[in-house]
Amino acid sequence: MTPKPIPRPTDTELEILNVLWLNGASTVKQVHEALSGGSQRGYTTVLKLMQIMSEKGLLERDERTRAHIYSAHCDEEHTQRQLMGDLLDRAFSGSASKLVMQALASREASDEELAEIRQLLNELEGESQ
Amino acid sequence: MTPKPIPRPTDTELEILNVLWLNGASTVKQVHEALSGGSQRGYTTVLKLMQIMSEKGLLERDERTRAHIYSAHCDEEHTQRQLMGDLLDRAFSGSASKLVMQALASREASDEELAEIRQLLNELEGESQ
DNA sequence: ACTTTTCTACGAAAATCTTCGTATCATTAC
DNA sequence: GTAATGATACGAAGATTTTCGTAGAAAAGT
Repeated sequence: MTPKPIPRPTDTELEILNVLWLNGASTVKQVHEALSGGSQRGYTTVLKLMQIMSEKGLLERDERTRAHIYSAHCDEEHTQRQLMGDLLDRAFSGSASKLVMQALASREASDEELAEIRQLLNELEGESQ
Repeated sequence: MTPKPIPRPTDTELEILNVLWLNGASTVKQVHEALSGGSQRGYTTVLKLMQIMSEKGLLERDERTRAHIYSAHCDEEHTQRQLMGDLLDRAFSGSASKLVMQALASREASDEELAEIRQLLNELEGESQ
């Protein structure tokens, strides 16, 4: 009855998802080439990873063409929220503010970014009533 | 020559670290009991995990007593920053603001938390000059 | 047609993580 | 001193992730 709980992607899987989010639906070959900066995984390694990711529900596969075309099943923001929420629970006891503190402390955000965040805070505070 | 790069803790290892941060230095027995809410791992499983974590440099071990006493090698905030930075790079292309957005969007922060974050923003903006 | 190229499928090995049973050693209780 | 208890050490199995070699099917080139 449970349809399928899509698992949290592993580090390697996330690399592949990043390519697909950036470049859109792609063949294994395209992903392998896009990845080839540094990673240096064999072609069939990437193929196998993407096949398994399909089985897990992380990717979707269009088999109508000879070179199958893969795309991410979840969009980037959804996955970001999933990973965030996970980390939040596992390492921050669910406290978003602690997490935000560490994020801002560990990386110097640009003034632009700070302004963006401030903007978001205003919106949130507005609607919290 | 490279002394030892402490690896990112796995999910299970993080559970153990959380206990040690919360309760302070502890024996395996204490950790096992603290964990026993729900996790239901055998005693020797926890023992083995903690032994391996020591080898990895995640824990420190005081063997002077019969029941060895373990403590986290890194403090909680350091580890939080490590995990944050990692996620930032792997899933957010290093953009702290995007991450903060998702954090605030995916969990409703209380007004108190929002105020805390606003406070931090003010401090950061002040010192950025 | 047939040879070469370009794919997928499959299986299996290596690496890591998680689990636990058994052995063993030290301490305490009798 | 011997037995019972409480701890660590060790080894090994299971699960998952990552890797890739080989085989075979489909397409393209000649």
